[in-house]
Order: sequence, then C-alpha cells, then structure tokens
Amino acid sequence: MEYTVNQLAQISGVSTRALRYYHQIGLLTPKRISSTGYRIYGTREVDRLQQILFYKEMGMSLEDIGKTLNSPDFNRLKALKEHKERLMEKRMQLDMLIENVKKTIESAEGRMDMSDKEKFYGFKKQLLEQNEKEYGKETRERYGEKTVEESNRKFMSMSEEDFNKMQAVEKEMIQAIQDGMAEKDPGGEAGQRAARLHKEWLGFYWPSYSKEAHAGLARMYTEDERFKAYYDKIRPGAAEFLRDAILIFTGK
Amino acid sequence: MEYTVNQLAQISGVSTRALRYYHQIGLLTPKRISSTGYRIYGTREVDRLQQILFYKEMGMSLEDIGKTLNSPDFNRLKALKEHKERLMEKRMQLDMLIENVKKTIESAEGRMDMSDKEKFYGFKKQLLEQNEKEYGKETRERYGEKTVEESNRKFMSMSEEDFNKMQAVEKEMIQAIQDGMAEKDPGGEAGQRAARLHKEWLGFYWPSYSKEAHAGLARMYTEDERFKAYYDKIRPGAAEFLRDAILIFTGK
DNA sequence: ATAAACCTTTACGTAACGTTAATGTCAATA
DNA sequence: TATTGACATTAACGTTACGTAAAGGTTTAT
Repeated sequence: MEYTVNQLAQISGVSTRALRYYHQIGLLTPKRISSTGYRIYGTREVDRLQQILFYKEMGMSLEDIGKTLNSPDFNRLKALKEHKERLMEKRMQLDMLIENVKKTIESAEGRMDMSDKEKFYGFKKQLLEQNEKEYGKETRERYGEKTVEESNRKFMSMSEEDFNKMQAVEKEMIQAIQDGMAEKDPGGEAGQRAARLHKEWLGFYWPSYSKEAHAGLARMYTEDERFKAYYDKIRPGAAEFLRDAILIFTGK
Repeated sequence: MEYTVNQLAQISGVSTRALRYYHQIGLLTPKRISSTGYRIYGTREVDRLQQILFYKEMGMSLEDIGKTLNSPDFNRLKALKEHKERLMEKRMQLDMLIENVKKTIESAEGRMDMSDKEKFYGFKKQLLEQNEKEYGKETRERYGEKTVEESNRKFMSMSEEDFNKMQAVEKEMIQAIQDGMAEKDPGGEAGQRAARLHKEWLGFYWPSYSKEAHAGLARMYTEDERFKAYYDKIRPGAAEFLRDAILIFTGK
C-alpha cells in the first residue's frame, strides 16, 4: 500500500504538518517522492511511524526517538529504563513543587501576612537542596566536603560564624532526638528540647517564626521522602518522632 | 540601594540575560535608566524580583506571574490553589506515563527479543482502552455497542473474522475460568484450559508468543487495577485465579 | 473548463531565556 | 593620560514540535 501525507495522517492520527516535520528532521522519510513532488509513504514507513508514536507516547523527545530507532544495536530496554528514570525524576520535582505550593497555601491560610521575603528564604533553601541533590555527590567527590559546604554557606549568604552555630544546633538537636526516642515520649523533656532546638535551627533559614509554618514543616518531614530519609538516618522513626515533638511543641 | 544588572543578578541568582528579558517583556522594569543607558534597579525592584522568583519556583509562567503581580485585587491564595490543581493534573499524567513505561519494561524483560511491533500492539490496545475509558461510555450511549466495537476492530486493523474469533475465544475462556473457580484449582483441567485459551486469545494481540511475556501479563492482571477490575467482573477473585492458572501453565 | 480537494514550500509564532557578536562605558593602573 | 579589563548595551539566531497562514501548483470530478 502507498499513502500520501493526508492518507497517512488519517490512518495514524497525526497531522500532516507533523509528517512533513518528521520528514524535515529526517525522522520519517517517505519511501519516494512522486514526479510532482508529492510525498509517498509505504508499509515500512507506516511501521516506523507506529514505532515513533509508541516512543512518543512514552514521552521521549523526537531526537531521542530518532537515535533509538536508527541505531540497530541500541538497547531498547536500557533506553526505556533510562527514560523511566528521567520521568521519575521529573515527578519528584513536581512533587516538590506541589509540596511547596501546598505549604505556601497552608501558611497563607494560617497567617496571611507572611511576607514574600520569608517565602524567598524558603525558596533559596529549596534551590540549595535541589542543587545539592543534582550536583552534590559529584561535587563532593571532586572537591571534598569543605568546598561544598562553603559554597552552600555562601549561597545562603550566611556568615561563617552563623554557619558553625547552625551546625552546632543541629548536632544538639540530633542528640535530643536520640534521647527523646529512648524515652519514647515526644512530649517529654528531650523531645521538647529537640523541638525547641529545631525552632532555633529554623531561625537560620527563616527570618521570622510562626507556629503554623513550623508545624507545617514538621508534617512535611514525614510526608516528603527526601526529608524523611534524612531524619531517619539518625534512627528509623526519627522523622515521625520529630514531627510529633514539634506538633506538641507548637500545639498544632 | 541601587544595583546594576550584574549586581542584581549576583544577589538574586538569576542571569543578566533573564533580567533583560524580564525588562523586555515588562515583568520587571528598572527603577531608572542611567544617562548612558544602564539599567538601574532599586529596593522595590529587588522585592518584586523575589516575588517573581517565588512564583516561578511554583512553576508559574512568566505571563501568569505578571498578571498575578500586577492586579492589585488578585487573589493570591486562589491563584495558588488553582495552580496547585494544574500541577496535580500534570502529575497524574506523568504517573500514567510512568506506569506505561514500567509495564513495557516488564514485558520486555520477560523476553528480550520482543519486537517493537509487539510493543506497538500492546500500546495500541492500551490506547484503545484508554480511549474507551474516556469516551467509551458516552460513545456507546450515542452510537450503540456495534459502532464502538467496529471502530475498535478497525483501530486494531483486525479483520471482522478475526475479531469474531477473538471474541469467541474470550467467551470460552471466561467459561473456563468459571469452571475452574468452581473446582478451586488453577492447576486443574478447567484452569489450564483457561490458560491455554488465554494464550490463544493473546495471539490476536501479539504476533508472537513467549512464556515469560505471558506470565508477565498474568501478574499484571492482579497488579493493574484496570485489568483486575475487568476480570473480577466475571467473579471476584477471577484475576488471581487466571494469574495462578497462567503461572502454572507457563511454569514460571 | 472549472471548481473542489489535495499537494507543495516558505515562514512566522510559541516560552524563556542561552549564546555569540559587535560595540559603548567605567574604574583602575602604567 | 592612555590603556586595559570588567561591565554595559542592543541585535539576532537557536532551542522544541509543531500550528497556522499564505501563495501557489496538481489531481479528480463534474
């Protein structure tokens, strides 16, 4: 069977413009061109178009699809897996975004006068974390821990002194969490000490404090896998413990 | 404080090009232009930039950000909520994509020589199902069962004869599942008959057969809610029964 | 013959900048 | 003071996957 652009468009469901574009970028070349310049597609082209649509549906870029289809030794399974990884990353970023928006909404609802400046601080922190996640490991390996932390500190325009203080507070807080978990009571002395230290630690990131925002962050610690993993490194269940302690502390 | 582009770029973290672009589209206009044409930003501009970055981080388009920041009576909370909804929708789409890719990988792992053609068949079927789910009910109501099935058949480029055969096989298989469930033995005669019929039925979708892929599909029947629901309509537990029967049949 | 339907290429528009390129300005130094 | 290096400007193309005209040939049917 032979088809013109329109016919192929009909049976495949893509637009004629798309077909011409695929021709233009060399993704799908017609079987032949008629004497009058018409594009003529054959069965093989139909098959290839089907494949193209398949990978497209998977969310691949046309460039990647072309590479995939053109290299005979291309490992399709590997490509799919890599692609899946990319999609998952995208989803994680989206999740973070949603979390952020959610939290902002919560804060705004709880306390409408939260200044944009504060929002900006939170935003900076986010940026830092994301950056860290993307390049942190590599950078650490290449330049060592110090450089990374220095850059982080610089990024947050924090003084060396503040940075050290912050780390000291965090360390103290971790100790308090451990003590509190031994007591098994987030409302107990150690648990509440942890919450207080967490508030203090927060002060390095946020220019002002509110119970609502604090409680919101606490909830996030158990809902966001990334944060949960960080705290649970201390000891499994640490994220939940800290959350409970903070919720009691803030009375929310 | 007054800043030049570079200085503002430094403290904000955005590129100078971005700042010029923001100026160009009227999103962030400098406080004034120096006699020599330099852009000079003031404190108010810094604040506005922070807000811009904030909403940008939320994933908003620059156009939307402009609208948000420029309308004094704009309900920021409402805007955020709407924006959240959009993000959630995006995520759902992503989730569907990921599911799709995952399943393809699973199938492919079951039998590495699975050709793209087969994948495409599966894909077509998926598309069909999705389409069916979205518009099926409505279409059925409007045009009746026949039209829908005819269109499906056409979509899968199956002959009328094949289509009828396929339906007959499916019907037989359903009967076998019912018999097998009465026997309560997926390894029994009826159960294995169901598995064999399922293999035959599969032949209409897949141009070639492998035990691995068959077993993979069987597992999917219980993991994918959509499929599970379809088979459990026969009788609750039918999906699991069919899975077990197929796993025994394929010896996987 | 003429119109309707179908084909072609060319080219601008999209979002948010990155990236040259060509050129003018400012601050510090030889 | 002249030069140099850092910093500023505008202009304009490139990116992705086409949508959407516009201007004009080709095929088919009447």
